[in-house]
Order: sequence, then C-alpha cells, then structure tokens
Amino acid sequence: MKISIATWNVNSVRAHLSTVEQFLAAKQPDVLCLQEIKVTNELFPLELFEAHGYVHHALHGQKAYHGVAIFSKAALPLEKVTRKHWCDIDQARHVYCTLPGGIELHNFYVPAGGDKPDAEINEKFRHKLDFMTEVSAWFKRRKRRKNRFVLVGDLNVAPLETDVWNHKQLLRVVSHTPIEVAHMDTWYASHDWVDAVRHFIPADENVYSWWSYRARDWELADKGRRLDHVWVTPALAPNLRGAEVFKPARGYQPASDHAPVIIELETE
DNA sequence: ATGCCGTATGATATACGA
Repeated sequence: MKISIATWNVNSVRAHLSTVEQFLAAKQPDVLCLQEIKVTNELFPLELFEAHGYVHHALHGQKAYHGVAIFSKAALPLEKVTRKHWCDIDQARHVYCTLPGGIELHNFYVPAGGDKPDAEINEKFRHKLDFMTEVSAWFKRRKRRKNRFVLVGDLNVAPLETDVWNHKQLLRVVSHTPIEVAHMDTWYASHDWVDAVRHFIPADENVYSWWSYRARDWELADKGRRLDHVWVTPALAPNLRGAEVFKPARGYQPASDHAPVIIELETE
C-alpha cells in the first residue's frame, strides 16, 4: 500500500483553518503532521479534520505556542501515541505513534533559537542545540537495523548551501549557522537517516519550504529556506516513491509562512 | 543593522517567530 505523508508548520491551526481546508481538499494526504498548532488539545478544532476523513488523531498541544499533531485516514489507525518532552522543559514539540506495518512516525518542532547564534548569551539558541543533542542521543540508543522510522517536522535548520537563498549571507543567521548544521549532522547520523526530499531532488538544486512574511512579495523575492524535513531510516529508504514541497500552499490566503512537504511511501 | 509581517495574549504593548 502506497501512502502519502505531509508535514506542515501551520502557524496556528485556528488562524489558518480555511487554509488547512484548502490544502486537505487539494492534496488529501493519508497522514498529516502539523507543527505550531498554538492551541491546547481541548480547544483543537477536530471537526474540520474529521469532516475531511481524518478520524484518527494524536494531539500534543499547549496554549499559545508550539504544539504538534498527527492525523490519519480511517485505514491508518495511530497506535502507541507518545507525547515526549525534551531538555526538562514543558513544551509540546514532539509526538510520535505507530502506523500499520510497524512504521514509527515522529513529528518534531525544533526550537527556533532566537536572534543571536551564540549559546553563551542566548538561552534559546542554547536550548535549540541541546534539543538536537538530546534527540540525537536518544535515537542513537534506539538504533536497530530493522527499525522502520519516519521523522518529519519543522527542524528549523537549513543544512545545505542550496537549502537557503544565499549561503554566504546566512552563515551568521540562525537556521543556517555552521554549529546548527553540525548539530543537525549529528542527529542525521544518529540513525543513518535518509533525507527523503534530497533522495529525489539533487543537492545542487535549490529547495525551500519557508518564506518570510516580511517580504513584500515572497514569491518574487524568493528568499526562502528549507526548514521542514522528512527523514526515513535505512530500512525504509527503498520504500520511498516521491517527495515534494507543495509551494502553492504558501500562496493561500491567509498563509502560513511554511509550505507543506509531502512524501510518498510504500508501506509493505 | 534594521525593518519588513503575522499570531497570541487575563492584550490596547509585548513576546515570539527565523
């Protein structure tokens, strides 16, 4: 069975309900992972998702900030739902569950990291680096050859030169600094992850998934970064069938500043 | 270096995003 998995930082699910609906109508992914839902589980607008056939859900929300969630169609029940916290901080940044076929799906929202890329003076940047270090150690401990894991989310790091609109200019900008990329490299190595998007799109081609609100014309300026990722473990890499950034969603009104990333995967 | 814009909050300014 071939399924599609989408990951999208919606920048508040309640503020972008109509935008979410437009995306669901357009793409109907079998599994949808959201970040920055910015709402508690109690107040989450489940009805919209149920109306589109997403009868299974795994919510990990909180008030005002962060928050992640996973949805799936009827044929794909979500089991063993786990809400995990990192760095001893009570922030909703990770939820994971198991899909039929024993695929473990991880949905992350990595800390943005604040303005200054200096862990000595910027607590948020320290947190971002520590978060990646802790998660890396966890996956490294759990590493097994047969593990079928999918990891998605807003990882808030654009690792390759072609993942940003201007490599040199962004070297000292949070999301593309060498120390962040090094931490992401450690994470990437923790389970020999395979980057599903770069599996299909060569590394010399620019790919972005986020465009700032602060440009007059985001599409024309095209000052994007690839912050949203889908990784799979080596056992699942042969099952990858496709990957794309669904750029039209960045043009929806009102828009999230992130576009969804969608992969297709054979589950057998 | 800054601003540009957007979302959320016991809000009418401030924190956060990246």
